[in-house]
Amino acid sequence: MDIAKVIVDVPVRSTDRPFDYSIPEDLRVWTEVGSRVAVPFGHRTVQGFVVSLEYGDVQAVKGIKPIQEVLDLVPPLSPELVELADWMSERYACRRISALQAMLPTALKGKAERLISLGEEPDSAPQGDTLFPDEEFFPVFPGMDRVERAIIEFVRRGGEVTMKQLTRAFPDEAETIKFMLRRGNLQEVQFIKDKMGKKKLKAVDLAMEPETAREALNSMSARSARQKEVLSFLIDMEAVLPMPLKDVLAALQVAAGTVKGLEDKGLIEITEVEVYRDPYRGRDFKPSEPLPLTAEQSAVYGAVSRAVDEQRHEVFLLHGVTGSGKTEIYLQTIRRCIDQGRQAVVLVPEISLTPQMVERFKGRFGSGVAVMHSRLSSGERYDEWRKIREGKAMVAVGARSAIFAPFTNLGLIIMDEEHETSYKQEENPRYHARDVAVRRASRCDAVVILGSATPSLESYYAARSQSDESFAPGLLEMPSRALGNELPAVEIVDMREELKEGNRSMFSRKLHAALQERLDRGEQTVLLLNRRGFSTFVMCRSCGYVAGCPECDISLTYHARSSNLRCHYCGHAEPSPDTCPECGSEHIRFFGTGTQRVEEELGKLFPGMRVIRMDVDTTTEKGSHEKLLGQFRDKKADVLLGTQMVAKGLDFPDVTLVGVITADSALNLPDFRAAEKTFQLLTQVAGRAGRHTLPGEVLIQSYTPDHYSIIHAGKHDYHSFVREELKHRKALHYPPYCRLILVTLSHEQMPIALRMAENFAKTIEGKARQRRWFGSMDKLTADGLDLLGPVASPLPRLKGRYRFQCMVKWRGEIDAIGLVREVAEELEDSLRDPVLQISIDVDPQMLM
DNA sequence: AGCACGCCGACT
DNA sequence: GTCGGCGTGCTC
Repeated sequence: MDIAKVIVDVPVRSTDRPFDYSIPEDLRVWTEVGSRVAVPFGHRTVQGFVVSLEYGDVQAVKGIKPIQEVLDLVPPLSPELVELADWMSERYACRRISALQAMLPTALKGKAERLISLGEEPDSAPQGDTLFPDEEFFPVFPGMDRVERAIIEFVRRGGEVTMKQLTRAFPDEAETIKFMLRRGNLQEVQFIKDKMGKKKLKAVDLAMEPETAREALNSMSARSARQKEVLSFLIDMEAVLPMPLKDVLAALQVAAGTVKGLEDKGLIEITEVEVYRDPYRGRDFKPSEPLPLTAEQSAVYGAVSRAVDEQRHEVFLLHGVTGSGKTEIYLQTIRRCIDQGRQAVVLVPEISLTPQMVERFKGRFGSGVAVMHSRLSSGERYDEWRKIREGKAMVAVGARSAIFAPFTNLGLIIMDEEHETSYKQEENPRYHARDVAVRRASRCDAVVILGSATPSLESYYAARSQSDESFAPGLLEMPSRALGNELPAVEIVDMREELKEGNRSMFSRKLHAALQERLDRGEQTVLLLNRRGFSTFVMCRSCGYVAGCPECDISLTYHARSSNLRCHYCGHAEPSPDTCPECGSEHIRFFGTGTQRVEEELGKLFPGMRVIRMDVDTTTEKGSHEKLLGQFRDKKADVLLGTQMVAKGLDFPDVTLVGVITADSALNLPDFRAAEKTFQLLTQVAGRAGRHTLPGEVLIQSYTPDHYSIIHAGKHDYHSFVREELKHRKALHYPPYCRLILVTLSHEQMPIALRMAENFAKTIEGKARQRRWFGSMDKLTADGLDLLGPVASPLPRLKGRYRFQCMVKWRGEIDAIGLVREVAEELEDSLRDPVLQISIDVDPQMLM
């Protein structure tokens, strides 16, 4: 192993390949595949990752340089993760370094630090300069002027200083500094500095065997009585050494100097040990025992645990209604997995990573659980991550990025709420944790469980058809609740009728009455305002008509400036109507209500009602989400009003009414998944009511009460919804019947952005035709590729850049991702304008 | 990303 | 005739 191949931290295409480095003798044992290293690159030092080690002739590589430093004692990545990063860079068309960095906590994203220090060796001074050995200190040469001496003194005082500090102290002496650097009086040192240090703690340990220490104790003079006390205490506590210094001081009420005295005598050792900042330290977790399983649960558990026992890669899609007891199955399967010495990753959506959730896992598995939480400080997150890397945790619970938990013997990956969009990263690398999970598990012979009450159509379709090229999960169904109680009754309120009867308020009479009733009975209500995104659509309040695209079957977006309606997929545009084309009513206008307005309205209609509003405005502060929910739990409010965040994973015993103010808003987003999103949200929120002894009631207000997503959600009927939704997807060639790649091109200058987008589209089409891929989407069995756009992005101008997008639809065995990548790179090369940015989103979730 | 190498305007 | 503008090309 003479050559290390290193991916360097320079995220541009021309450096997106391994560079060769020689390995100095003393670094050889530390250099492994997955090591993070500092390497000289060009004229500076950068961070990099060793991706392979090879035997080879070092001399043969021209200009080869040695690795400068290995940055961690334990490599932060395993060969398995390095290989996974490679796969990610192809699959998501991202730089290899971006994929590698995505796997690490931010604390390890080191950046080069450059410092000026004194020249090291006297003999590094140029020949001819005579050095007086009795000079006060090196490197002052005879003949140095006052300024040079002052600079030397300045650097010597500081030990190491930044160039900035130096030039600020000597603003007019840049020339002198440059000269001194050249002559070797000063030198530049470059190294990689981590963003976060490790927390150190002073700990006390015996420097010898306890028996020897006891002898030493007996021979100590009575004058050092306090020291003897300390030593005897340490001998007694031998079993728990090393022990934190501050604990010793506190237990014996001695001064630090006393303990230090023992160290000076060589009887004890004071060492710095790294400590883990356990964010849940000091909290007691009630140990929990496995619960007996219902017949349904047992059947599911049997299937998954068999695969776990056989250490065979398999993917399961666990479709279980809200309250069917999926978590208990997760817990028992994890137990099975760690009993075999293999580790488990549990992925949950960020929003449901609440203290209660963590408690369940900590209660069952104790300190062997590492929690990766976005609200942890970067230091805390780093500590949790190290617990995994160093084998001190067997279970990792966390959001999306926990899929990269650095376990070495992974046996099980669980993804709860599998349908959640938060599993897709919206920045580079735009990976989907589900796909990464499946890929990682297949390499580790690990089991994957995807759990949801409302599985995504992609997963469900893959499970049903058993033919998807990427994965084909086994389908496991749990149609009943574990405690045997019924799902709550759902009533759909037709808001068109309300308008017809003269009620122009946002609350139907039914919801109004129901709210009043809860208020009188002292029960609680959750109100969901289903508003997402910024898009405005045009809807008729009389008949529920929504302006949609004739080609794409998605809502048209209202553009105030031009007062027309546009489709974000294909670019279709038409003037905004003044009267409803269906019924002629004038009650047609763009739509969207904010939580604030609902809150005001509630205040007017129900004076004295206590409302907690939860939306992006009130939950930006750290911990505010938990705080608001805590207040609601403590019954400090009658109504919890919010956007989707109130729908997920909440469990309040006194909530007996759930009201959805406008079921339609998500339905009319310009997104082909709008119906799916609406169904999922309504099903989730309906599951919030009546989870305990009090029966629940759900009221859904809608202007389109006949829409299949609303009807089926009202009946808790997932299968009927899917059947209908799949028909639509098939007819219009949307996923899961094809896959998408969203390409966004942006430039400061509008004409260039547009021209490049057109150029891109034309080139893709040309190449696809050459390869006989183009335009065969209609034949469902065939491979094919189709291209939509370019059109202006939903955010047509962002950060001073004009944005246009193209949508590639494709199916089958063709390498569409490779093609898109190829064309994007060609375009970047031909224009050679760094101001042109091309972003590639494979399997996009957010189409707005 | 940085940073040096290299070919054309405003200064001593 | 020189200092310096930032175009372009490379980094093991």
